[in-house]
Amino acid sequence: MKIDGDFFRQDVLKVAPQLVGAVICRRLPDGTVIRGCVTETEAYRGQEDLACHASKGRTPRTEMLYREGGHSYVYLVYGLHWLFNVVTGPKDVPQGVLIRAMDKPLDGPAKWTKAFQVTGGQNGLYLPASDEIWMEEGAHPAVRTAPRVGIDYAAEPWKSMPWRFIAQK
DNA sequence: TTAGTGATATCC
DNA sequence: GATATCACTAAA
Repeated sequence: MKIDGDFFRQDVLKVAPQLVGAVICRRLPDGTVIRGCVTETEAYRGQEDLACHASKGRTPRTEMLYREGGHSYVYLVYGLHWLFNVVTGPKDVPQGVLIRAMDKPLDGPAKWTKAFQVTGGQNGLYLPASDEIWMEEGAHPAVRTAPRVGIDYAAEPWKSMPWRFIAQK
Protein backbone atom coordinates (compact mmCIF):
# COMPACT_ATOMS: atom_id res chain seq x y z
CA MET A 1 0.00 0.00 0.00
CA LYS A 2 1.28 3.42 -0.95
CA ILE A 3 2.40 5.59 1.97
CA ASP A 4 0.35 8.78 2.11
CA GLY A 5 1.22 12.36 2.93
CA ASP A 6 0.05 12.28 6.54
CA PHE A 7 2.77 9.85 7.44
CA PHE A 8 5.51 12.09 6.08
CA ARG A 9 4.18 15.14 7.87
CA GLN A 10 5.19 13.70 11.26
CA ASP A 11 8.50 14.54 12.93
CA VAL A 12 11.53 13.15 11.13
CA LEU A 13 12.62 11.18 14.20
CA LYS A 14 9.36 9.29 14.02
CA VAL A 15 9.38 8.82 10.26
CA ALA A 16 13.02 7.79 9.74
CA PRO A 17 12.99 4.55 11.79
CA GLN A 18 9.63 3.54 10.37
CA LEU A 19 10.87 3.87 6.81
CA VAL A 20 13.30 1.04 7.47
CA GLY A 21 11.62 -1.92 5.81
CA ALA A 22 9.49 0.24 3.53
CA VAL A 23 9.58 -0.30 -0.21
CA ILE A 24 10.76 2.25 -2.75
CA CYS A 25 9.10 1.99 -6.13
CA ARG A 26 10.45 3.58 -9.27
CA ARG A 27 8.99 3.74 -12.75
CA LEU A 28 11.77 4.08 -15.30
CA PRO A 29 11.38 6.22 -18.40
CA ASP A 30 10.70 3.08 -20.44
CA GLY A 31 7.81 2.11 -18.15
CA THR A 32 9.44 -0.67 -16.16
CA VAL A 33 8.73 -0.56 -12.43
CA ILE A 34 11.41 -1.66 -9.99
CA ARG A 35 11.22 -1.93 -6.22
CA GLY A 36 13.62 -2.29 -3.33
CA CYS A 37 13.41 -2.66 0.42
CA VAL A 38 14.98 0.07 2.56
CA THR A 39 17.53 -1.18 5.08
CA GLU A 40 19.07 2.01 6.38
CA THR A 41 18.02 5.64 6.84
CA GLU A 42 19.31 8.78 8.49
CA ALA A 43 17.41 11.73 9.95
CA TYR A 44 18.38 15.35 9.32
CA ARG A 45 16.43 17.61 11.55
CA GLY A 46 15.99 21.35 11.20
CA GLN A 47 18.15 24.44 11.11
CA GLU A 48 19.69 23.75 14.50
CA ASP A 49 21.05 20.39 13.33
CA LEU A 50 24.48 21.41 12.05
CA ALA A 51 24.70 18.32 9.90
CA CYS A 52 21.51 19.27 8.07
CA HIS A 53 21.93 21.25 4.87
CA ALA A 54 19.28 23.68 6.09
CA SER A 55 21.51 24.69 9.04
CA LYS A 56 23.09 27.24 6.69
CA GLY A 57 19.75 28.83 6.06
CA ARG A 58 17.21 28.79 3.30
CA THR A 59 18.86 28.73 -0.11
CA PRO A 60 17.73 27.64 -3.57
CA ARG A 61 19.26 24.24 -2.89
CA THR A 62 17.70 23.63 0.52
CA GLU A 63 14.38 25.20 -0.41
CA MET A 64 13.01 21.72 -0.97
CA LEU A 65 13.59 20.74 2.66
CA TYR A 66 11.16 23.47 3.69
CA ARG A 67 8.36 21.98 1.67
CA GLU A 68 5.64 19.91 3.21
CA GLY A 69 6.52 16.33 4.15
CA GLY A 70 6.29 13.84 1.31
CA HIS A 71 8.38 15.68 -1.25
CA SER A 72 11.67 14.32 -2.55
CA TYR A 73 14.98 16.15 -2.11
CA VAL A 74 17.61 14.87 -4.51
CA TYR A 75 21.01 16.45 -4.84
CA LEU A 76 24.50 15.80 -6.17
CA VAL A 77 27.50 15.29 -3.88
CA TYR A 78 31.15 15.10 -4.86
CA GLY A 79 30.23 15.89 -8.41
CA LEU A 80 29.10 12.38 -9.23
CA HIS A 81 26.70 10.87 -6.72
CA TRP A 82 23.01 11.55 -6.35
CA LEU A 83 21.53 11.21 -2.86
CA PHE A 84 17.83 10.85 -2.25
CA ASN A 85 15.94 12.25 0.75
CA VAL A 86 12.30 12.32 1.70
CA VAL A 87 11.17 15.61 3.21
CA THR A 88 9.24 15.27 6.48
CA GLY A 89 7.37 17.52 8.87
CA PRO A 90 5.03 20.41 8.09
CA LYS A 91 5.72 23.21 5.62
CA ASP A 92 8.59 25.59 6.55
CA VAL A 93 10.16 23.01 8.88
CA PRO A 94 13.35 21.74 7.20
CA GLN A 95 13.62 18.03 7.92
CA GLY A 96 14.47 15.08 5.77
CA VAL A 97 15.24 11.37 5.76
CA LEU A 98 18.23 10.22 3.75
CA ILE A 99 17.67 6.78 2.25
CA ARG A 100 21.11 5.32 2.85
CA ALA A 101 20.77 1.75 1.76
CA MET A 102 18.47 -0.90 0.38
CA ASP A 103 18.72 -4.66 -0.03
CA LYS A 104 22.09 -5.84 -1.26
CA PRO A 105 23.73 -5.10 -3.55
CA LEU A 106 22.29 -1.58 -3.24
CA ASP A 107 24.00 -0.95 0.10
CA GLY A 108 25.12 2.63 -0.34
CA PRO A 109 23.33 5.96 -0.58
CA ALA A 110 24.49 6.61 -4.13
CA LYS A 111 24.42 3.00 -5.26
CA TRP A 112 20.72 2.51 -5.30
CA THR A 113 20.03 5.91 -6.84
CA LYS A 114 22.30 4.92 -9.69
CA ALA A 115 20.58 1.56 -10.12
CA PHE A 116 17.15 3.17 -9.92
CA GLN A 117 18.21 5.97 -12.26
CA VAL A 118 17.33 8.65 -9.72
CA THR A 119 18.89 12.05 -10.51
CA GLY A 120 18.13 15.73 -10.06
CA GLY A 121 15.26 15.19 -12.43
CA GLN A 122 13.41 13.53 -9.57
CA ASN A 123 13.95 16.45 -7.18
CA GLY A 124 10.79 18.00 -5.77
CA LEU A 125 8.35 15.22 -6.58
CA TYR A 126 5.44 14.75 -4.20
CA LEU A 127 5.76 11.03 -3.54
CA PRO A 128 2.17 10.22 -2.50
CA ALA A 129 0.94 11.61 -5.83
CA SER A 130 3.80 10.60 -8.12
CA ASP A 131 3.86 7.72 -10.57
CA GLU A 132 7.59 8.16 -11.15
CA ILE A 133 8.80 7.34 -7.66
CA TRP A 134 6.85 6.56 -4.52
CA MET A 135 6.99 4.47 -1.33
CA GLU A 136 4.94 1.55 -0.12
CA GLU A 137 4.35 0.12 3.33
CA GLY A 138 6.62 -2.83 4.06
CA ALA A 139 7.82 -4.95 6.92
CA HIS A 140 8.88 -3.35 10.18
CA PRO A 141 12.06 -5.17 11.10
CA ALA A 142 13.93 -4.56 14.35
CA VAL A 143 15.97 -1.41 14.03
CA ARG A 144 19.21 -0.40 15.70
CA THR A 145 20.62 3.11 15.86
CA ALA A 146 24.08 4.53 15.25
CA PRO A 147 25.68 7.94 14.72
CA ARG A 148 25.39 9.38 11.24
CA VAL A 149 28.30 9.09 8.85
CA GLY A 150 30.02 11.52 6.52
CA ILE A 151 29.30 14.59 8.61
CA ASP A 152 32.60 15.24 10.36
CA TYR A 153 32.18 18.92 9.58
CA ALA A 154 29.27 19.15 12.05
CA ALA A 155 30.12 20.05 15.65
CA GLU A 156 28.98 18.17 18.73
CA PRO A 157 26.42 17.20 19.81
CA TRP A 158 25.05 16.80 16.28
CA LYS A 159 27.96 14.70 15.08
CA SER A 160 27.14 12.02 17.64
CA MET A 161 23.36 12.02 17.52
CA PRO A 162 22.11 8.43 17.02
CA TRP A 163 20.00 9.40 14.04
CA ARG A 164 20.99 6.59 11.74
CA PHE A 165 18.56 3.69 11.62
CA ILE A 166 19.64 0.25 10.42
CA ALA A 167 17.59 -2.90 9.95
CA GLN A 168 18.73 -5.77 12.15
CA LYS A 169 19.48 -8.80 10.07
C1' DT B 1 44.55 5.65 0.51
C1' DT B 2 43.42 8.11 -3.37
C1' DA B 3 41.40 9.93 -7.56
C1' DG B 4 37.41 11.22 -9.80
C1' DT B 5 33.75 14.87 -10.43
C1' DG B 6 30.66 19.23 -10.58
C1' DA B 7 27.05 22.03 -8.10
C1' DT B 8 26.86 25.37 -4.34
C1' DA B 9 28.11 28.68 -1.08
C1' DT B 10 31.21 32.13 0.12
C1' DC B 11 34.53 35.28 -0.62
C1' DC B 12 36.66 38.61 -3.46
C1' DG C 1 35.00 36.57 -11.18
C1' DA C 2 37.66 32.62 -7.92
C1' DT C 3 38.05 29.05 -4.51
C1' DA C 4 36.85 25.55 -0.97
C1' DT C 5 33.80 22.18 0.37
C1' DC C 6 31.22 18.32 0.15
C1' DA C 7 25.21 13.40 3.65
C1' DC C 8 30.34 9.05 -1.84
C1' DT C 9 32.36 5.00 -4.57
C1' DA C 10 35.62 2.00 -6.72
C1' DA C 11 40.01 0.57 -7.35
C1' DA C 12 44.36 -0.49 -5.25
